[in-house]
Amino acid sequence: MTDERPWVLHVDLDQFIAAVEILRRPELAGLPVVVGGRGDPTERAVVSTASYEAREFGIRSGMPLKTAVRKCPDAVFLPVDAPAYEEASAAVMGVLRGMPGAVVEVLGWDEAFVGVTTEDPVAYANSIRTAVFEATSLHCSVGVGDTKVRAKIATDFGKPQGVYRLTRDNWFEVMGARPTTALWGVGTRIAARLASHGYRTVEDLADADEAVLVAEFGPTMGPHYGRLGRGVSSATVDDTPWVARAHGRETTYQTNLTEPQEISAALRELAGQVVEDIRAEQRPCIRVFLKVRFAPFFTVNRGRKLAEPTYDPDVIAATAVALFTALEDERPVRLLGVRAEMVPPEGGYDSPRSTGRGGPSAQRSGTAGATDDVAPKP
DNA sequence: TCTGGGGTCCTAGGACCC
DNA sequence: TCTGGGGTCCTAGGACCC
Repeated sequence: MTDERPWVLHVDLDQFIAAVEILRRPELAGLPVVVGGRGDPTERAVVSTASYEAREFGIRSGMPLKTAVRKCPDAVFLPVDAPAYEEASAAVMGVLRGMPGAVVEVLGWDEAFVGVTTEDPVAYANSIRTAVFEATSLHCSVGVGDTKVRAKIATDFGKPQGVYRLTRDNWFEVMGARPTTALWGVGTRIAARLASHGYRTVEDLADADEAVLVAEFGPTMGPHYGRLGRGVSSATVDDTPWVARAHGRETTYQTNLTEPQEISAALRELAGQVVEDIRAEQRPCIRVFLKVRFAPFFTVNRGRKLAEPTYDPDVIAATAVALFTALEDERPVRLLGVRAEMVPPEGGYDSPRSTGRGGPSAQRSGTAGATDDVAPKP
């Protein structure tokens, strides 16, 4: 007589980027290490990952390197080396796929959902941590949940090098009093709109009037936020390989651009890089998006559908320039980006998949376990 | 303090067709 | 004279995540 049930595990590598750098430069172990941009803290760039030692100085992901160096002048600053992280990531994902009975859904370089049926999910989570460390020398934390949202959030409580279990039984006990921003998919903007209706905590949101949520956020997002408050989401881990919808390139300029000529030259450069990426996918561009960040800090996005699919960088660049011109904005430019939406693959996209995002389509993509059953609140 | 670079998805509203 | 709905395509804009 066993009690085998399906579980969602969320595996997240600890200080992944910094850890990969320290592995190949062991003399950095124990030092404050900051990885970001080109590794020059005098440039316009932000922190990708700070080691735990650097975090003790208050350095966080997303913080400008200039701020980080002020907080810890003695920190070691390293450039981002994407190929190295991709290689380490592939090794980790390979270990996960080799776990008995595991279904693996990759979310990013350093995280994945693992679906497994077991009677002891915490023991299974620990066996993942051991296997990953033995194969790669990288530490990870694992969240154990009965839904994806609960597993994802649980991981934070397990960090570093730990396992944490979050289910319908302890959801409100652990999460109920926390602000709505503690939820995966609720940022400061949504939290402010929720607060305008008096919904400030996870428990407030769980008990929210659905009609109010629908009026505020629409028929899809409104109920989605309500479910999020209860920790309810899909529990189906889907290993269908992710297929990109688009590829883009963007650059922040160390000095702002002002001349139309240098702006079109920059857009041409970005268009050329984008074409390399979409050629590799063998799917031509059907829509061009332009992203502009004007100084001091104001961002706009504009898109335009093309008359026909193309790989021609001149067409893409010309479209981007036309979108820029249509803005009729004379302010200096600090960032430009060009993004190419590609023709969908034969037969369309397999299942609407999202990376780096716990949106409602990720929730909808499976209903197993997506019931509204939650334990009574304490 | 001064805010990267890579993505995805949702909503609203206008245009157009039947 | 006044005025349908439903569907699709497109653009603008907003939000979130790693």
